Amino acid sequence: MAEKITKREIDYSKWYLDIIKVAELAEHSDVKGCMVIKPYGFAIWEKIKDQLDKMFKETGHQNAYFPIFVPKSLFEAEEKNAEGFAKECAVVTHHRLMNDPENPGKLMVDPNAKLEEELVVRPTSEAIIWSTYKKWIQSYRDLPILINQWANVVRWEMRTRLFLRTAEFLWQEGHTAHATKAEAIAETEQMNGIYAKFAEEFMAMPVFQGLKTESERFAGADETYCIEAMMQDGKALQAGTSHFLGQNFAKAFDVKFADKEGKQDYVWATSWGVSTRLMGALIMTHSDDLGLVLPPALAPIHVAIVPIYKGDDQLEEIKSKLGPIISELRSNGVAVKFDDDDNKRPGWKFAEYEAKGVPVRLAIGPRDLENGKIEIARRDTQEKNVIDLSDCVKEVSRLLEEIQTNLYQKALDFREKNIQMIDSYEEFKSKIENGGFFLAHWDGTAETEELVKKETKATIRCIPFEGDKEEGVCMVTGKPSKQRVIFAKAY
RNA sequence: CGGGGUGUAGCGUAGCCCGGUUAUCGCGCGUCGUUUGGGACGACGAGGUCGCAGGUUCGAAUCCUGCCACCCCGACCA
Repeated sequence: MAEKITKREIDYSKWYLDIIKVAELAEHSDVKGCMVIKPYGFAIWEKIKDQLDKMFKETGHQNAYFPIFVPKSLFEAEEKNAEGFAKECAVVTHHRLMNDPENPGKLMVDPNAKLEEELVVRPTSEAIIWSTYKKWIQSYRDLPILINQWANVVRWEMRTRLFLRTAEFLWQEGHTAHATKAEAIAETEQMNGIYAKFAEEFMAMPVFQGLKTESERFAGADETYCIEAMMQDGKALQAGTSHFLGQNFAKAFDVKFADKEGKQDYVWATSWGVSTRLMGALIMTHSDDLGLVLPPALAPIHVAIVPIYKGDDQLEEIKSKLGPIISELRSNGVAVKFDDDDNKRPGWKFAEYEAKGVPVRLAIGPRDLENGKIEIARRDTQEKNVIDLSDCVKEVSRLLEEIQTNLYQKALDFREKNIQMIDSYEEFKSKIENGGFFLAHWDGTAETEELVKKETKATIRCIPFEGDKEEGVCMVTGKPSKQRVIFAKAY
């Protein structure tokens, strides 16, 4: 074993970092809290991005791009938003460096190049976008505006973890403008639904959809919708959010429109985003102690083919046998990697593709050639079979589908096993230590929420849409509650 | 921001307490050969401002001072 992976049960956090390392997804950069996303990791992100982008476009959105810098005066316009993000903003104050007269060969900030107005490196783009929308919107005929951007943002976090929370991260942020409240709410819900669909169908990751409580809400939003997923250690990960922003930004940036009657009104807004954090979710949902496990829908390589041969003659024979099969697979949309790198031996390749989570592996050597067979192995269950070469294409397609379904089912079963209804706060306090989701009644107050957080470190992940809406009494205060909410410790 | 840790070749490390030839070992890298069904082996070879800056000393990776960077734990976290 060239590279060891710490077992999950020994140190989950170390395991997570080891997976990222052995699968070559990312590494720490020389900048605190920032990461380098390596080609294989980025290939997965591109798959995520391409699929989401398609889904956004199918629902009428267009991509655009807004600047990374936000003048401070714009940034502070929406008070709550500004306040919420102020503590973690990188700020540009100068625009030039100069040679340091005291230290030859060194540079210093040119004191004469101080900016008149500081520029905030966007932690999110509502401000710059709404200041732009003001110019674009005069009439109801200009609405709705349905725009998304793929961008990087910076949040100067105290404590970072690869993919889950980095100082700079990649994401998409949708920013829409509507004539009516109902339409904006429908948009918010639609996009949260798209996130849920993407999580479940492509990431094979079950999620709960719901609303955030007021204290967990996005700064500047009237309502925050979210998808919440359970990781293998029983902790919750907020995987995506969709915000109904009301008229807060329209008021802050004075964006009004004339309706059909010629009456002026403020525009209704939404914003919604998912980030490279999804990579973390993907890793922690499916991977095992051997490495990454990827759902076929997002795997950059679906099938790795490892030829086993002595000498060029055998390799040529394998190539000519597999040529048509590879072409057929590819024309079926299967991403095939035929690995005839002579510098690596088969055993090395097996381990490598396992670590990288490639869903299906084919191996073929002289023994198989003689019998017209090929070995097929699936990553999720580690099963290996020898099948007829003629069944190969069919079997690969079948397996890819089965793996996708199986991964989802496995994750769903895990979640079911680790979620429970609970009515006693005492019981909750002891059980929450081991992770898992808890459906409990809550009196709806921020005070109770805060108390639970203080005493157990668990938070209300969301007020879920699904499930019974039976009334009850708060597990902490005994006051009335309209429905159960999800408590969990979160990333 | 508090606590802890680390910094020596691309990576991981030994040496540091107790200063002294040419800075240790493994992986990786290069050449050649043998290999190839679960992370091959041999031979030869290349690769170092010992984080940075001062200081002490005949002599510093090692001792002292200052600085920087990153990691881990905590607080914080839409």
